Amino acid sequence: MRPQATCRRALCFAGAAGNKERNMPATSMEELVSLCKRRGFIFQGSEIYGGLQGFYDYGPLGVELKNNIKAAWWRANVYERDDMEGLDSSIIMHRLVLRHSGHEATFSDPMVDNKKNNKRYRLDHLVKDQKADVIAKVAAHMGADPENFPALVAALNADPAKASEALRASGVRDAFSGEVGDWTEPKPFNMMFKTTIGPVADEESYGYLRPETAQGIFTNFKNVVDSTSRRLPFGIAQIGKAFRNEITPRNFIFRVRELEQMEIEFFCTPGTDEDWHAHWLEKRLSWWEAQGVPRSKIEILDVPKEDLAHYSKRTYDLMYDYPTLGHEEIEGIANRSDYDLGSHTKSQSELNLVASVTENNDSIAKLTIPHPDTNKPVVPFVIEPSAGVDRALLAVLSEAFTKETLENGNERIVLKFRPHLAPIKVAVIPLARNKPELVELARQIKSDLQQLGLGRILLEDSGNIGKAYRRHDEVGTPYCVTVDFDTIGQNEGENADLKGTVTIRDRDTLQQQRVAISDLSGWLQAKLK
RNA sequence: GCGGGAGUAGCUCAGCUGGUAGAGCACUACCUUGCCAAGGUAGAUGUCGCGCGUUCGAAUCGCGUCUCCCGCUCCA
Repeated sequence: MRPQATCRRALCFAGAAGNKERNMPATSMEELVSLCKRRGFIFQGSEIYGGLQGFYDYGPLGVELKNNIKAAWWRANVYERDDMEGLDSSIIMHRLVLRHSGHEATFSDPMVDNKKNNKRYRLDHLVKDQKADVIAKVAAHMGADPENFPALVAALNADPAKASEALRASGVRDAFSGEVGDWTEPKPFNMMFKTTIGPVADEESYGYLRPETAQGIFTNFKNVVDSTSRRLPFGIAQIGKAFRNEITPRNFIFRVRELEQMEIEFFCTPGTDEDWHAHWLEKRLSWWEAQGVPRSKIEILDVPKEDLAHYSKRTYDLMYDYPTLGHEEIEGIANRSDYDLGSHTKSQSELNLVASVTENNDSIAKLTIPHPDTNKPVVPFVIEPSAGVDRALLAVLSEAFTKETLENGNERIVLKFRPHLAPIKVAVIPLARNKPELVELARQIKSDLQQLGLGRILLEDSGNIGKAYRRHDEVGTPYCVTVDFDTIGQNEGENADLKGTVTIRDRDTLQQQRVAISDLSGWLQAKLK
């Protein structure tokens, strides 16, 4: 049995749980991983040198699927709205960006191990879960106020050796065993990738690979406002790579160290943030639906206060029910209040910030925009719908994966992608490979269809017709166009009127119909929109 | 990081107590007036994850390491 959902508190189930008729979903991750490798969707990173944990490469079909998902997102969130701008900011960022964003502090949580049972805990979580008298002892040992927990954590984090003594001297218990633990010295785990900039690696010449694309949006807030004359409310969208040094990358492309994000930072007037938060929740759910990830399989988690990230006022996590993983986060929609722009702006004290930010004497920009009512400068609130491309791809793949038993008893694997996401749109197949007339005409049709800009069109002239159909089922090609002897008018008599027509075979229904070559472009354009 | 399992052809796997690697499918070429993994003929394919050790000899035994899966832990 697989582990059940890790959900803590479900706000609601969006939509009725209409269980769609399905022969069989992917039951194991291995099955998906195997298909992905066999057909060229996803490969292990650095594979020929033994692989590298938490890194994956997208193959010929994977890159198409990924590009299609990103294009669908961009279309829905940038082109089809009037209040959005796009951005593509750099991956390596100034260390001060990640310092003032709060990541430098919160991305390096010290961890301690209990040598008795080899359990590992975050130091602050471990101390927080102790009884009051134990916390008091720890605080006394550290010379900190037991009532001020953040200060206590700061003291513990600052001095690992002393923290270690405090844990031992205070009888800190292991939450799992309930016994007093034999604690190691806290070890920092840096979750951000650091890199040196320039040829000389010295103390100060380093930067970070961004752990989220969002920071590039915040640091360009003023540039975008100044260059586009945007007023509130408006948003900035960005798709790009982000890097997190996860302790335990797991579950194929679900938790990886190099990931791609599709992020929106939507800037609005303080006080309107809750309405916009609801707006984006709705928008995002309907987008997922359009990608073939139904609402009935997404649980909306209203993240409990104590689990919120350091920047968040309130967050909805969209928990998709992965057939292979149970409910896991596919997108987070956070209300980041004025935390980010407030953290990165100069003159913080003049701006009536709501969020508690740390002092910033480094920024040279005031990140304000005129209030729509008063025209006075204001730091806007931010709603952030942030989705992982890799997780989206895994969800789309999971939903599309179908194993069917045909009427003749044979089994087939089909990826029932929505047509706009399918890596290959159309396969053009000559019925026999050794008839140059068929192959030539198929090649010509392929070339003509390619000009339509629908995406990838493939000339499929290997194997036999049955194998070609099955192969394209397995990669989710919605339509196969077959050129046969009727097409080239080599069947005398009864089928003479079929000259100039081809068959189109539907991936899901297996039905075929004849369409004139002259009508083919229009027919496919209508279906693949 | 801990515990358990696994890694052999593109895929799924067999390979006993050590004797130098196999099957099915897939693949490639040719043939087939052929429509749902069809039929015929021929063919290619492996550092047995990697390294070290034991041994006359290692896919097989031991140690280390990398990767994947499961369970903990972690996932700001």
